[in-house]
Amino acid sequence: MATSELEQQLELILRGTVEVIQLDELKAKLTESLKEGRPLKIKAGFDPTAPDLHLGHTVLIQKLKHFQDLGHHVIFLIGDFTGMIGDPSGVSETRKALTKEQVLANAKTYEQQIFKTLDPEKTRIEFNSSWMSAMPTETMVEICSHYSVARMLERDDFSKRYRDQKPISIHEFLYPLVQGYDSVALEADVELGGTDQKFNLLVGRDLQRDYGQKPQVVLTMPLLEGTDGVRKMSKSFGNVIALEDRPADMFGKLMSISDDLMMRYYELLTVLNLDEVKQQHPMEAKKALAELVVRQYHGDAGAEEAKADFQQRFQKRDFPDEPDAHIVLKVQDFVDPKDCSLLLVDILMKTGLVPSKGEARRLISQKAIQVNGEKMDDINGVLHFQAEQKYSMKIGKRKFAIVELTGE
RNA sequence: GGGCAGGUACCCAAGUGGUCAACGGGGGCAGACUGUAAAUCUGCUGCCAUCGGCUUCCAAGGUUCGAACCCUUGCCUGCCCA
Repeated sequence: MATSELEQQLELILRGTVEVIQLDELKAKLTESLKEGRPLKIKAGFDPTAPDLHLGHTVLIQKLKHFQDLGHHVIFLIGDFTGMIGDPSGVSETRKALTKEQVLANAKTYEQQIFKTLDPEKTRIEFNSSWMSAMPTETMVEICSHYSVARMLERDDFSKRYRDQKPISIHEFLYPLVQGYDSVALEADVELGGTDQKFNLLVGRDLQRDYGQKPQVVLTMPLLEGTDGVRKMSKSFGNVIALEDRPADMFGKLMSISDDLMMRYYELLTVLNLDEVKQQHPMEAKKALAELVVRQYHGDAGAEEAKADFQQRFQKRDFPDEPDAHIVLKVQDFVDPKDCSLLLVDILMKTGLVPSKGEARRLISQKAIQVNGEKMDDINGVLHFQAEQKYSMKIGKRKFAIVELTGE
């Protein structure tokens, strides 16, 4: 009986994982846990430098959820200490050192987001500053003595940057050490991380051993590819689906991924049987996925709305219920009150959906503009407004605006 | 502390006195195609504008009829030697 439960646990735990170090240790820990009725401590760390989570982050959160469902203890570790040091490498100004307030604010949004997946009652949130801030320098130096520069440079991205003559700041060496020490402080049984975290996760094992603990099992998860299907989802690549995206956007972005990528998302973001998914028509499957994901982060209503909106906008190429912009003009807005006409270019600018007039002209000449269903391709085109009439404009394939003129 | 090499549009990267709003690639946007897509093909991709004009090539000065390109100083980055 116990073995079959072990098998069941393993199956869920291993779904989508890239690597387990070591599988034997994991089995041993699970067996022991089952026998003694003692849940394992599952740790996953998050950097609160960026307040907005995206689907890429949720791969780990989903995995935490799996553990939670299996009755284990989940520790959501917020790396506020490392976040407050900031990354001074100067690669970009975006990585400024964060203040305590910012970190706390970010942590708040984190909580809000993760509890859409995890059970708040069963989730322990920790900040690593609670032990790192009070740590005497001596201890820090002591920790550093456990690692050598050569071993640090083994790390792929360090060696790569070193080779490419990209800056590496000293403090970046501290990141893995601090992260590893967190595992010591929490006495973690298992730590989850992306494949890019492998090195850091392994440091945790080494340090735990040095501090007389059983080393944690390391579970690496793939980095979810972004909407381009190639590179990992990351804000700097502009290929993210953010949890804070509006339902319609989220739905649309999910629909725009390739069929291959869809299977990947199914694997990593849901617990559905992949063979069954493959039986479906790809488009139906994709819609189901989009609906499922949007529902998780925006609720039933959001999902329904997003779905309806999508079908209207793209499948029927129809005007959505909620346009992206709705502007109301008054007679006074026109130079000549008797002749309420405006250059198409100017109208586009007024909608705020086009960044510049140059861009507006470009769109017009590329036949991307429709007014009341008619293509307008004259750069100097003029629109005459009639009072109390709505003009629906389609800008490109995904932007819609309504322009109207009030009487008087 | 010394020596050397660099900093070009969203990113990478050509250009090294006028013909440069600046080659090429990526990305983005649009059109065609489609199962929403993806892939593919085509076009566009500083700002304002009818010809044309305006502001750009780390920053500030300077040389010049004229500078992204030359000089000076500063800031930033990498490498080498200490």
